[in-house]
Amino acid sequence: MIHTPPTEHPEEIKDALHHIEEAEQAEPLTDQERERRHSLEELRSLGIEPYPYSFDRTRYSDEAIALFEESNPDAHPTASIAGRIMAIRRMGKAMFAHVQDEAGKIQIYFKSNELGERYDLLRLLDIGDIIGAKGFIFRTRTGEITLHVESFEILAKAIRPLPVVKEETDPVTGETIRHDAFSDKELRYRQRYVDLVVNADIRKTFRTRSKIISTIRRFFDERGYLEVETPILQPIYGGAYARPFITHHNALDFDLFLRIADELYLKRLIVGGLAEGVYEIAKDFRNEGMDKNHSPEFTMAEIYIAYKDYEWMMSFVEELFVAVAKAVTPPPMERSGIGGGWGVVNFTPPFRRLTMYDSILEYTGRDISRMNEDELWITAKELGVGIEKGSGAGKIIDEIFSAKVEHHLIEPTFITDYPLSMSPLAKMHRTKPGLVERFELYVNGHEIANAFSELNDPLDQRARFEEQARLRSKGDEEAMVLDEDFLRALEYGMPPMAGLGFGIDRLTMVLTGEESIRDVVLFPAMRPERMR
RNA sequence: GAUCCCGUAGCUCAGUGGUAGAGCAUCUGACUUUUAAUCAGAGGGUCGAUGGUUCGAGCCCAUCCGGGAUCACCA
Repeated sequence: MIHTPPTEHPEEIKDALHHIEEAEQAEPLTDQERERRHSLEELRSLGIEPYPYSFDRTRYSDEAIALFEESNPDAHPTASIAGRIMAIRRMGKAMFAHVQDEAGKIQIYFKSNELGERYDLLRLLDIGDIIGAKGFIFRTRTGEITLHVESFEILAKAIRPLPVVKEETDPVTGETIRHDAFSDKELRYRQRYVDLVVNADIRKTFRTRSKIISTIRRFFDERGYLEVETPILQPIYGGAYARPFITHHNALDFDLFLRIADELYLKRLIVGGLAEGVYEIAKDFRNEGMDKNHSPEFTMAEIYIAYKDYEWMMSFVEELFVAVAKAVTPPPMERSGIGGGWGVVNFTPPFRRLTMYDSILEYTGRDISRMNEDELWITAKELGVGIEKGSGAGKIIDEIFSAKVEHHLIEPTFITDYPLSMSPLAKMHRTKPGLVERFELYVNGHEIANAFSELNDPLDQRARFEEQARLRSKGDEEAMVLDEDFLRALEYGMPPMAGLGFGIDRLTMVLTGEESIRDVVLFPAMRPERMR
């Protein structure tokens, strides 16, 4: 009964084959897909459900291996494992396979004289199928700890072939050498589920990302700050310089914007006294170009803490980032680059602190602290920094900084005290005219955090918005929009406070060594795919 | 948005104008401790799409689609 040659099918299989033929007319199947559908129907015809409901797994692969290593040499502890078949080696009356689960891989071993008729089912198994297996653990002649299968169950039949990645372990270095990688970026992004199955390193990256977020959340929670949720759909957007996405609410017949920042809503909550520290970790959306540092939707963490200023916030950020780095990287919290471009980033405190003027002095030799707009213009030209006509002093300083300083800031470095005109939500510097109390943290040449002593003078804030409106009327599409309700909130009185925002994606890039934001986003934005 | 590169079998890739290839995967056969299993054989292609040049196009040209990189823009 078991040994049905593939060419002679019982009636019910023939019926099933009709379905396959119909499917084929809509969308031609490859030989491998056809083969797998045949196996699927054959399992059903043998009374075996290829998609059962559950399985009683007792060990992850690494636990099963540890169990054997820890027990006495003659013992053969039992375990039942479940996972995806990643390799099959058929040896006639015996068969080896590797099964991958969350923790890793374990080899399993089938013997025909022990499994009897069940052994014949193995011919219907393919790479990619998900199975559960129960047995005892032993070590093979060649030394691999292996589950000797006493019973097994098919938990999900895969009817599409998985890209096969062959791996070997270098006998000298012990490193894994990969032979047929699944490396096409487009396929990896579009079919992330396949990428995750096949590429262990990307699984690690996303687990690290998750660890980063949970560490941040715990850090905030432990200090008594309150996690909140604010609107994603907003009638007025604000809190950053960016172009928004626009959407439409049918019932209200009204256009709404997807938020570009959480800032103005979080501040309203501080006004209300919901808590003296509030934070949100969530997606923001910016309708701008995409490249390896920009994604149209990205994850932002923002926190606002009453009665604190930016000096306090700097120490807070340092403590936070050290905690995060510690949680995801082995001591001494360093990592070296993958594929060039990445230096070694050392998160050992204290981080360097440098004013923006001093950083420009250090890397260009020019002291711009007392220059007027004309002098700045000449300096920028002398330094070979291209400046657009009509740029104000703040913009010129920013350009010089971006061109001449930023890429030097590999080790975590706080840059402090920014020109007023670039920071319409930050408080004036208490001693330095024309500057605001603001800092950004740079790591590996990229800005990863931004903070200020928050502006709480409602009249000053109104004036700053009006200046933004002036820029907007001159054609600056990214200038901020005046938010009358936010001003009303400030007029009720907002305590002095420090605010911080930082991008989770870029932080993850720094801590995992990924060089593109798409490699730290599970489902990066892509043009729609034409299904075949 | 601009420029450059790429698109060939399920995956990774060769193929510079003359009958579409390799490795892995798949199928058939052998094999009861293998491990990039091995050995013997077989099947598998709208060469991203459309149009053009040519006796003849995977290859040359144009347009389009998709991706990547660089730049521009950009918290």
